[in-house]
Amino acid sequence: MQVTARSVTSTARRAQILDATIALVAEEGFGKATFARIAEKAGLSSTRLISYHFAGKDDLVTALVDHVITGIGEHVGGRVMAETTARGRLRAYIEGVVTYADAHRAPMSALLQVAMSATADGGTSAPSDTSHLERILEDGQRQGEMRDFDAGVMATTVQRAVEVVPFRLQAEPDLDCTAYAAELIELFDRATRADA
Amino acid sequence: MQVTARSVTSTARRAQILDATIALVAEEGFGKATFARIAEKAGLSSTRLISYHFAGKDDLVTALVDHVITGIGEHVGGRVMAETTARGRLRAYIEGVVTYADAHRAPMSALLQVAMSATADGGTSAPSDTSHLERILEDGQRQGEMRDFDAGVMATTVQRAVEVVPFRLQAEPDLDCTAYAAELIELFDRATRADA
Amino acid sequence: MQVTARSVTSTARRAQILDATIALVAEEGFGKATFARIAEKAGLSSTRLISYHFAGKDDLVTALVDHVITGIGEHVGGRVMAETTARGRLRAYIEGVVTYADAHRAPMSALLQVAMSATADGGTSAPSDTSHLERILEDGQRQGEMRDFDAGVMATTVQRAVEVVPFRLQAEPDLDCTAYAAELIELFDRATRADA
Amino acid sequence: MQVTARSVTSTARRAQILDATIALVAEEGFGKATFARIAEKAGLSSTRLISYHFAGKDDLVTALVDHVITGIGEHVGGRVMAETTARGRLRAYIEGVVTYADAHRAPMSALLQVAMSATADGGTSAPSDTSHLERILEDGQRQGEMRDFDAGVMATTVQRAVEVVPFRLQAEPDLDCTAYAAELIELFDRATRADA
DNA sequence: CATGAATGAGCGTTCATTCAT
DNA sequence: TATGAATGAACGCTCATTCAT
Repeated sequence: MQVTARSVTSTARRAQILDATIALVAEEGFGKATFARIAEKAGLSSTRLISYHFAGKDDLVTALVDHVITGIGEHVGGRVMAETTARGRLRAYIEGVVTYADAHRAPMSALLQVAMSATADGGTSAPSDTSHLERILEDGQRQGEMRDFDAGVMATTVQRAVEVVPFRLQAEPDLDCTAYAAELIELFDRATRADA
Repeated sequence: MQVTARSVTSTARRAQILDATIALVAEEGFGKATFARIAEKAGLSSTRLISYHFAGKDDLVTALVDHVITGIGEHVGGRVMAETTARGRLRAYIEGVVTYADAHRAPMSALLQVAMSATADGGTSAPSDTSHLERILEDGQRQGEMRDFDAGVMATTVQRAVEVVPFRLQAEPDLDCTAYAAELIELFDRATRADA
Repeated sequence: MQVTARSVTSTARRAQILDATIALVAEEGFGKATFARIAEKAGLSSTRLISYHFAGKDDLVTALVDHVITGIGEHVGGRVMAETTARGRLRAYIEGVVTYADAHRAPMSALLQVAMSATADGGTSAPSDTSHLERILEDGQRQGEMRDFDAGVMATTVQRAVEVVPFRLQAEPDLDCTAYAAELIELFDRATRADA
Repeated sequence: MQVTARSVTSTARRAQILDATIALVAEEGFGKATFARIAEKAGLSSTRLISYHFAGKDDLVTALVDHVITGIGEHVGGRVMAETTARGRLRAYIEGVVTYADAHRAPMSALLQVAMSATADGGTSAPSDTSHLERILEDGQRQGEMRDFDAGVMATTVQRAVEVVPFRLQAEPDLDCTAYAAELIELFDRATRADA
């Protein structure tokens, strides 16, 4: 069992700062997420409070990413594992990520903007981890449910397809995500399933 | 018809600055593309020359985007129009963009990094224009070559699928783009074609 | 007579903080000796404990200086007083300080770095107290053991000569301090003694 | 022949900034020599001008050290070389440095404060270069003018003796440097000369 | 006696841009 | 057409210190 080394107050302050950062990044982009603006958004007296609770900007960003990814994992992981077939798992993954993006717009948007900015700054492309998706697809191929394709290419394409949803939601807040997910599910089912 | 008032010297200088910017963004990311670094890369004595030839950073970025998109359009447009069927045009589009990304890595990488940074800074998502793809897909549906799907979702998914190639090339410079294109072509042909 | 109101626990804590500060200054310089680093070195949970036991940074530094100077005084004072001639006392002083610097490297180094930083920050030169040395030299002149020279200049020069040892020890940890002291003793004996 | 790569204006501005820095360090210590204060002292509109003309604080400090050391070298070097004996050269060196410290108080004081602060910050002792002094002393020993002593110890002691003058001048602006130099000359002549 | 939390001022540095030739 | 010089705002971060418990 894990024992938290952080006090209650500290945890609350960190959450407050994290929430403000997520909201800010989602609304105005990562480029505008300076300590000054975060402090303002969170209602802090000075930026010093951020430096106090996080080792630096990198630490804050890392915490943000961890926080959001944990949330997604909890939402999507269960749904995927509840399925017994590879085609079912792929369907559950797509539906899970899209509905999460719909229900938690700010965190999802923030996560992707942070990932993009990391790519832009360092020059090193930091694409999303697709190993879990590849495993599902390779399982499907082994079980004969899915045809023979390059699992890496397919996984990347699926991931890119679901990751675009937050950006479309920003432009079209009333986007029907249920329908969007259904379209993607049909698309990738046809693209992956074994010939009859 | 509009005649540009730009002299030969000016045009050459603009091209020199643009090329340096493209190379810099492709190599080190948009975040590192400051006027100082661009001037250094282009061998200019001071950043003043950039401000002189471009109205500002926005203007420089806009010029970069226009320049690269024009190049892509020339490469891809012809190939697409040479095809007579919608399925053929979709295939030509995918193959065209992927081979362009392979043959012109720096401009393509720069373009996408700029697009990403614009999204990150302004908060306004600026997704790629997919209207041309949508038109191809809707044609295919009208002609009965393609099944009934949401053309917007499909177009976005195709576009996202091809746009990832520059990032994968950065991580894997020896990536087999011909095979990658073939995988995507098969993927989206299955996803879009009408049932037999 | 003044009785200190400090408890045993408080005294121990002060010593712990002082020792950590001395070690830190000796190893990394006064500039790196921030409250945060001292707390880390001493194994304290927060910097608050330092502020609690010392009125402020000035007080901490003053305590450090007093502590080290007392130690030197105990080491050197006895040796000097054991001598009966001025020449003997000068010899004992030089040997005492140099051997102390050799045996107690951290405190001696810390003391001098603190003195230097005080000079650098305030602009007020705070040279070491040389009145004890001057008294020895003037005694020697009165007794005819030493020639006629400016006792202030000579005292300052002796003091500067012995104070450099900690810095040379930092660069050359294997420096032969016994030989170094012998060289200085011969040097200043020749410089001060009365002509035969 | 050396061609200066710096423009007249730039050289003048650098000198202006350097002079202000020297004065500031001499008067208030290196710790107070922030960009803000230097800009104020030099009458600059913003600290940005300092960053513009110097690559950073390190560069500014390096330029200061080079500038002052060059000045000392010009003053002392000629006097030393004009002497033909080792004893004469040692005398000229001591007299040269002390009179320079008297005539150019601010630069000399600034130089030493900078050296001290470098020691304090990095923990690495950066003692003055004494190789030139050692060479004079070893020459004297070879020629039989000087007795057998450790040239390194003697050189360090001489250097420390002359370097203290700026600090004493700060406490005692009316100090008689001519007399001070004469005392040191007699002191080190006795300490070094061969027995009759 | 001890401590986590909070604070505002200040640091060097970077930025795109404008001024004056 | 070109250029060196200059600019002020903003950046993340560190500092010794104080508050409340």
